Amino acid sequence: MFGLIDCNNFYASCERVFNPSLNGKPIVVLSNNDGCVIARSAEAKKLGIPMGEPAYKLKELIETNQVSVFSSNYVLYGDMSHRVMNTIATFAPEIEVYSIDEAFVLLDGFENIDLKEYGGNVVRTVTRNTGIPVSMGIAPTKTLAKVANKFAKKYKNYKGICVIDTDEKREKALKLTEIGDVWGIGRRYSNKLQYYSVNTAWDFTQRSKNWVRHTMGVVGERTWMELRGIPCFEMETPVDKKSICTSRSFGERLTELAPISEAVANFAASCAEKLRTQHSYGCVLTVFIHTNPFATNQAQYYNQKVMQLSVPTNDSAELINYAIRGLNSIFAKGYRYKKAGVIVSEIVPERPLQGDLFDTRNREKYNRVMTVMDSLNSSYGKQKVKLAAQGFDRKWKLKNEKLSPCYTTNMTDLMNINVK
DNA sequence: TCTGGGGTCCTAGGACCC
DNA sequence: TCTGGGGTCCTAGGACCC
Repeated sequence: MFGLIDCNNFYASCERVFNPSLNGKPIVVLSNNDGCVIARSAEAKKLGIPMGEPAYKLKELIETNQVSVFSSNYVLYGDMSHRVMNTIATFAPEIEVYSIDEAFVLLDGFENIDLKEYGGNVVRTVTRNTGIPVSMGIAPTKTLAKVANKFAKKYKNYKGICVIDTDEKREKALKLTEIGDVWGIGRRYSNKLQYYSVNTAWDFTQRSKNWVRHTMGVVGERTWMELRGIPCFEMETPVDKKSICTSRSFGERLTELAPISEAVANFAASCAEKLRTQHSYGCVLTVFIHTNPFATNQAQYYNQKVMQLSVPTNDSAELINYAIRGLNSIFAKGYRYKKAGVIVSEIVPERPLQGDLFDTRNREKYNRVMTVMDSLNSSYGKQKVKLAAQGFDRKWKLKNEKLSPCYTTNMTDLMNINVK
């Protein structure tokens, strides 16, 4: 059996843990740059605030209903996620952290254990230890565990735990599950399936295997099998990334090359750091810039430059160099730029390294520089040491006006407690 | 004025090899 | 009438996830 534990309204719940006056009140958390709604408390959902809605469209609704609004605080959410995952890990022999707020557990050897009682214990303990409410679904396949999790969240009297362990329960659950809510069925397939009168997960399982294969390929066939109780997805262990991207929208529109160069240098440095963390080199670097595609009354520009690196590398200085050169080749004057990004692809392990006959760089020396820089930054805080090209102007920095304190990771942000 | 960021997998078709 | 058989690699596009 597989278990899926999923945090309820994760980002909103994180904000609440250290600010209990928000309990019972509507909260939304916005994406980077305070753009769209990406998390909502139950109260905010009840107000009809949709996921992904641009914040500016909600101004009135937010004011009249006194909705608390937060910028994304990924430092806080990341740390809270660790706490949740660490607690879950004490309950199962194998855990797969699937996303910042979700984890699968493998329940092998649990044949003689009351899964409902076990799951209830997991849910209560995580909530008690971290302050984050969670739900758990248990079933014979990952896709069914996802279904079970939805019911654990939906019905209050389940107390956060739902087990699908018989065919009767499976049939009942699938008949109550809309096809678009199934893990692996997105908007496109959902529309297509409904066109063929497949409206529920159950309808889907009643189609023939060949029909599913023909309509949705092998991916759809796997989902079909999983829903019928035959596992196709196993527990997965983390593997190295095959591509690494750092991109941001700017807090304000940029028209000059200098601040965009600074941004791109920082994005390249971030990619380099991610590469070093997983002990990989990149062989290809792409840099892109574009204007705001939503501003239809303004001149639009999009361009990207793909560069083959002469020697695979994870050196910040070298990647910045490529990125800036690429940027210079695509930057055009006269546009209001909204976003830029750097993508590193064709990622290979640190060794063996294919050299370049004409390479003049002292790689061994620069490797040592990077190692020292990483260790200083890990001891004294992010970006204590950086490359000059990364600059200090930060004209491109994110807009995050509603940022909450980093309660758990920054000494100056610790809560004050007044004792009477 | 104002709309996020970061990934993966699969398939079809083109181009090439012997 | 009638024109082989078996492969690989690369890319773009489509689909999905959080």
